[in-house]
Amino acid sequence: MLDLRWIRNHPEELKAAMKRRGADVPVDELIELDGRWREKLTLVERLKAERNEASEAIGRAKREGKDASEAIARMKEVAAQIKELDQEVAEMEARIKELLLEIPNVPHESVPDGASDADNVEVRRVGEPREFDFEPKPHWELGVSLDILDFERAGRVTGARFAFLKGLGARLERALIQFMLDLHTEEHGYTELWPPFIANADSMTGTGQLPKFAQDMFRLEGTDYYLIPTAEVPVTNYRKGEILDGASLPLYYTAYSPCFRAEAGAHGRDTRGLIRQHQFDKVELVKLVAPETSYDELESLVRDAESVLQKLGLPYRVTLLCSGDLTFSSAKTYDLEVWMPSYGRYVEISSCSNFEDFQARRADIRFRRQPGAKAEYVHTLNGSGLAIGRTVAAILENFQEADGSVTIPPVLVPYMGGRTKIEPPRE
RNA sequence: GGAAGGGUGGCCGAGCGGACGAUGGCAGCGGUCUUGAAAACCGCAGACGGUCACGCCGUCCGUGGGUUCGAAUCCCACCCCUUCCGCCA
Repeated sequence: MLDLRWIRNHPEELKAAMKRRGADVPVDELIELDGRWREKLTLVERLKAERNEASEAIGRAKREGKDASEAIARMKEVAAQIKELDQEVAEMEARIKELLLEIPNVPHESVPDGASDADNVEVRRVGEPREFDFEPKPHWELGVSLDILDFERAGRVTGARFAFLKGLGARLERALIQFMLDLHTEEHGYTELWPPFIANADSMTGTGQLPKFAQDMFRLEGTDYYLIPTAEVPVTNYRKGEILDGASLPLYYTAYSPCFRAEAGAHGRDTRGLIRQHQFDKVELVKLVAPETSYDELESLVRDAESVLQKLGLPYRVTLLCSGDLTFSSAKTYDLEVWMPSYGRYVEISSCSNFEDFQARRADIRFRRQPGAKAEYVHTLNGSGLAIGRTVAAILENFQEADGSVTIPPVLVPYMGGRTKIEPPRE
């Protein structure tokens, strides 16, 4: 959510920003409504001041045993007027809030112009995609032949876009979760949280999934609870409604969670394999920081996520998203893309964003620089560190051998009970 | 699921129709004292919004309604927390 006062004073800047995003936002309606709201507000407030004064006089008169029935009768009318105006003001405020909640964040000045992912800017490449001297298999074929992935039975048990992991496949998933959490907590200074995997509508609004993206989530029938689409939701909202001690910043949190996404509108895309599932695992990184540090914190967040790929030995690149490809809440986003042989290209495996005060204003997370200082909104950031399912896919594909086996990256060997390879079952 | 109790400012905790934005304590800020600090004492201090205004006004005592000239205080509904019972991993 943007600051209404900023919008009031910078309507043209807002329009330009929305144009950069390709977002259609009723700025003029908002400005006009804001003007009428303030007029009406001033009016009711004047009446309320009158009422307060009169009520005090009535109280005084009664204590002195005087008759106040005339004033009471007059105030009864004022009260009726106030009630009516209050309702009008409340309706206007609700509409303003509604509009504000649907306006996306303003892209940072360092974000390049562009309409779609085709305009994203590659920042750097790390590692070389391997040259295979045999025909590499896609992970969905490898996984099935290794008997560690089972899409068919998952289709029967649940439906499309679900998978069973089996044997060393399940073990690999678990190993990756453990490895990433250990890395971020022990080497990067993040505090581990194990969050609720269900969050309420207020939290979903706090991070920006609601009100606009309800159709992307699974809602629990008859409740305002949703399966989380990412640990970003519970972890960012962890400090919701608080005024933090400035000395405690920056706060770094990491959390594992399964993620649930309805994938509405993705029919036909990435239908095979682990790339686009309704349920996947992810280790998430979240930061709450002082505003002036947030862009430095974004760079170090990207490095923390990258280090996972480096330690695993997976080739990847970093891209800077253009204005038209930014998600709703983000002011600036870097994507990490891992090399996926079956796709013959780099595939997103992490998205690292600075939301500035956009989420903090929605979730009401503030801090004081000094005791007694004015409360200010923190800046929030988050990034995947990493998406586990896609990491499994990348490991299977990039580290496959001609005999159909897969070599386990050395850093994972201790987490795999000392195993160095996943081999095809006999016969 | 049943019963009881409770949600008040950064924290703890009083208040239970009018003088309450709210006693008191802790933490905070300024000062007196002190070589310095501590202690003691004095004073200042909430959040949000409106307005050109460090002034003025309004709102805020879990949330939403209601009663009243006037609600933290009374009524209704809901949410959350605690304890006990039941059930369960």
